[in-house]
Amino acid sequence: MRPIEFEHQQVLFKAMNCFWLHGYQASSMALLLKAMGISRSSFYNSFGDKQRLYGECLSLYVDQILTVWRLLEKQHSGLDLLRQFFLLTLTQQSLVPLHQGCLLVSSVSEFSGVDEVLHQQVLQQFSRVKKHWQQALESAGVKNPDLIVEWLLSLLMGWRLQGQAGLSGELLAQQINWSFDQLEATGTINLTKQNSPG
Amino acid sequence: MRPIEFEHQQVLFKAMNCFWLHGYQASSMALLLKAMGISRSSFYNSFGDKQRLYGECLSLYVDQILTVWRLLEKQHSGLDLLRQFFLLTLTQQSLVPLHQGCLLVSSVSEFSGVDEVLHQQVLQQFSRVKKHWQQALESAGVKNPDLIVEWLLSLLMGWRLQGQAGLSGELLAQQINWSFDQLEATGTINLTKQNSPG
DNA sequence: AATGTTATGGAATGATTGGTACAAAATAGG
DNA sequence: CCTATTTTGTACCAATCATTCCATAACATT
Repeated sequence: MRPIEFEHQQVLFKAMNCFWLHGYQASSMALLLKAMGISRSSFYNSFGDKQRLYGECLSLYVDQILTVWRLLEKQHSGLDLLRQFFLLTLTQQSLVPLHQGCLLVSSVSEFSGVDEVLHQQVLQQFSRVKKHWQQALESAGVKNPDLIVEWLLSLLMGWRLQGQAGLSGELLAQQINWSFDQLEATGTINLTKQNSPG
Repeated sequence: MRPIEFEHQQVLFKAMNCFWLHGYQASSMALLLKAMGISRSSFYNSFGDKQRLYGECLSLYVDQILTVWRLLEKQHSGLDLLRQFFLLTLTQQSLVPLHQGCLLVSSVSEFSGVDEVLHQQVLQQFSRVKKHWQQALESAGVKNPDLIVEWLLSLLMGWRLQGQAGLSGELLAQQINWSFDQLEATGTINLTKQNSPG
């Protein structure tokens, strides 16, 4: 009855950071095990294999994103909630260096056409995030939330790539604020509906 | 004096498509050589090694992009030129399937923090494209072209990832047109300057 | 046609890949 | 303290990685 010497979530977190830094393929098992601080057999005993580990990391990654979201939700709402979320995600150095990019974004280009299983899991994790955005957009009275939620996702992906490519947080903040200023200026309806046909 | 049995550019093109489809690491030499249709020694004789080959592919990739750009330049200008370029790049099935993504975008996330040499080459190729965008924005009288050119690059990157993730060309076209409508509505100045200080 | 030069094909290189097998180590229950 | 059970460390596996080497094939020049 020998007990396990490590905590699953804690080791998973270290694995996530390793994948986040180097990508999936570039994270060899040797590198991963060193980062996780456990031995080979402990790993295969507790996590199955590399692919399953990555799936768990994707889920943990979005868990953390949604934790931040829920925190912001207590102080902001509507478009302001989204704006603050984007600013916090893409400009605060306190969290993660921008050049580290985004685990989900990197996964899109790494698995598309290569690993269909992980690709589908990535899409699934994206929709977890989009669901919350959609609610915020609807509560803000945005005209066409279906369009805008995808538009915002496009922007976020692009911004994270820009950050990874070296663009500064200040310039990203400019883009973010400019985008939301535009959105607030033209993207919302005054809630008094006008055309009720029939 | 035995002559080379293949044409450099032609084989390079096939290599580029292989990288484009599978990424850098997932394109093994065996896969590449099969795609290129040449033998191992011919390859190392003519292209140096895998890394140098990729650099050449990046350059060829942007060459093709700029060829399309120059074609569009004959019929469009200013913001319309940019809009048509984005629409052509991201919606026309006649060129390349959307799920193939973008060689440059994939390179950002694949080489950042892994291969600094190729990462720098990617940034260099991006700036080749941005230079032309900047000119178009300036000729359109856009208020802050430095901001907008990075904003457009963010959007393009995001859209290519969205296309790779499965979003349809129609929905991408919606986003593109919506973005440029916004840009034309609020992002340009009427060319009569007002405040000339001193 | 002989020769000199270069490209080619394929075997072999050592390193590294993800994953497995098995014995030793450690501890909970008796 | 002994034993049953589970984790852990390590040696090992075949497969694959990018690259090198060398004999052979194919031409240009003479």
